[in-house]
Amino acid sequence: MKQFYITTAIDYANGMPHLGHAYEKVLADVISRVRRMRGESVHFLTGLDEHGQKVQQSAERKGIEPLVFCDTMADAFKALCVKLEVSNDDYIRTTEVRHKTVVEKILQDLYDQGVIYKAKYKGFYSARAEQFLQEKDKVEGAWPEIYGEVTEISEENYFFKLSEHQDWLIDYIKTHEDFIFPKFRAKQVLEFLKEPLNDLCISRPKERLNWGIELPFDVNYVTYVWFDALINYISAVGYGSERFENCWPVDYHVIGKDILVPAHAIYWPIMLKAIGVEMPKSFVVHGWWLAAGAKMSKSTGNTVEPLDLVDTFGADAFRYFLMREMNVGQDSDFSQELFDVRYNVLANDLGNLVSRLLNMGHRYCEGTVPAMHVEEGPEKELKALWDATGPKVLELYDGLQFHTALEDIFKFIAGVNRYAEVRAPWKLAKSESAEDRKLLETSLAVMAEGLRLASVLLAPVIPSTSRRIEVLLGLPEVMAFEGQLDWSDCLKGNTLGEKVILFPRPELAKA
RNA sequence: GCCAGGGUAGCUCAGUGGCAGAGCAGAGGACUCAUAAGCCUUUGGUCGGCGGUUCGAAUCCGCCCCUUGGCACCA
Repeated sequence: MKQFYITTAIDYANGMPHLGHAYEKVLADVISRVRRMRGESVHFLTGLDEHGQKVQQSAERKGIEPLVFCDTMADAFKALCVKLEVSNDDYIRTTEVRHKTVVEKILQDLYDQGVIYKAKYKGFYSARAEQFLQEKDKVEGAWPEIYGEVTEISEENYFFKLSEHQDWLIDYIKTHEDFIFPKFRAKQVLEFLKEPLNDLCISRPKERLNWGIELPFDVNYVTYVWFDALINYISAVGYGSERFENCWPVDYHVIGKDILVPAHAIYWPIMLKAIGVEMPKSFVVHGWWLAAGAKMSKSTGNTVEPLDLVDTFGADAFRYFLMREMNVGQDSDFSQELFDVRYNVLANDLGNLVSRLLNMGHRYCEGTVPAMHVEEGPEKELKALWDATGPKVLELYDGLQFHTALEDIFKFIAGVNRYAEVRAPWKLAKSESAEDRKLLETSLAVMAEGLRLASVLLAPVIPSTSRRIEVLLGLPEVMAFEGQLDWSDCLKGNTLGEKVILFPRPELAKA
């Protein structure tokens, strides 16, 4: 059976991990976890793009070999995955043999087909910046000082034929509505395709760049960027072998909006078409985090490094914030204040509810989940809220609407808190009557069940916390939604765990 | 300039033809199991502007304004 295959873009090894990297991984991870809980076999890939001029330069500045430099970067990015509880099944580095052999094979095949050809490329080159410049780099018609002397040079390079695929690609995008999410991004691609495509330069002479994969048909060149980086999506899953059929076509390429056009929506489909491989099913194009008020916080010395929040508040709180705050595809603001608001919800609504239940469970029921004896108005009302919440959240998850899904889950959690106020078990506990005793037991059982259900739904977003709640409720690990989202009395007789604070106040968290 | 996103309560945003919504912030209250948490009540909006379609428009159409981003062999 084909696996659900999902990728992130591979990160560029030149810079250290930041919020954007973290978000993309968490987003892909949450999607992966939803699929796994839906019973699918998932293959989740992320990785590192290690070739190129900037990496070469960074290594030179440090006086080390490029690969040694990349090793340290790979360690840093892998550590980020671990820190964020990202459940990737594989990690591809473009310096690995398994990747290079595929890149070389594809280049050679396309060269043999005549789809890659050699031609002269003419352009303005800045020796100081070591790069070709474009017209748009000009300021008021002149090259800015930072480029130093700019000369028009011509250079022989290899090109990949794009233009003959233009009509086909336009048609494909128009007829495959799910190809690009959100849909408005497809319009931008089509807009881009209104202009004729130029062929893509895919090589650099070794005098200018030697940290790359050598062209199999010309030792004087290395391949450049796209024919290296994009191919990771198929090299990592064994392109050319039987294993490949198990994963491809990829279900989701999760990428940032900056690399949709032209790389992923144009170059990549055409490359795949040229080598006779099926199209990806869908691109998930996310927006950016905007550091609102960044200047202000810098000047006041209160700069927040987003990833530090993971150390202070934990991976789950961080993941919850990312998923709750951002509408996938749109941009979002990031600030400490916004984070604090979301954290308070976790602590006050969810964490505190756990505290209430555990405390009363131990105090009134000897640490055991009692039976539900009655089902009256308050119970029916909460159950009805659950019946509306569960299926809706799954639907929202499937539609990548994580922000609204979380909103709905927390409306349900608020419903459980409201239920507790209505039944007020702490009052019932003072009564001697047998009826009140039954109500007391029912109310705690209902609260426990509400927590169980919420925790199952939350598992893809805050996996550790969900697991902790399950343990506190005396449950084995929940691996799937199937059979776990029905209101039941399955907790009856379970032993409750010792009281614990799931989301401590920040000042306590630091202590 | 062209293209796209956004413009709804003090803040962050849901809401695609049927009485303007949520959370947070603000105000008041009852309670006490709980992380000074939770619960109840409540203040607060010309839905960017103008025109049009419609019995009815935040929603559909046109024009305009503000804002963010993109505009190719750049990673």
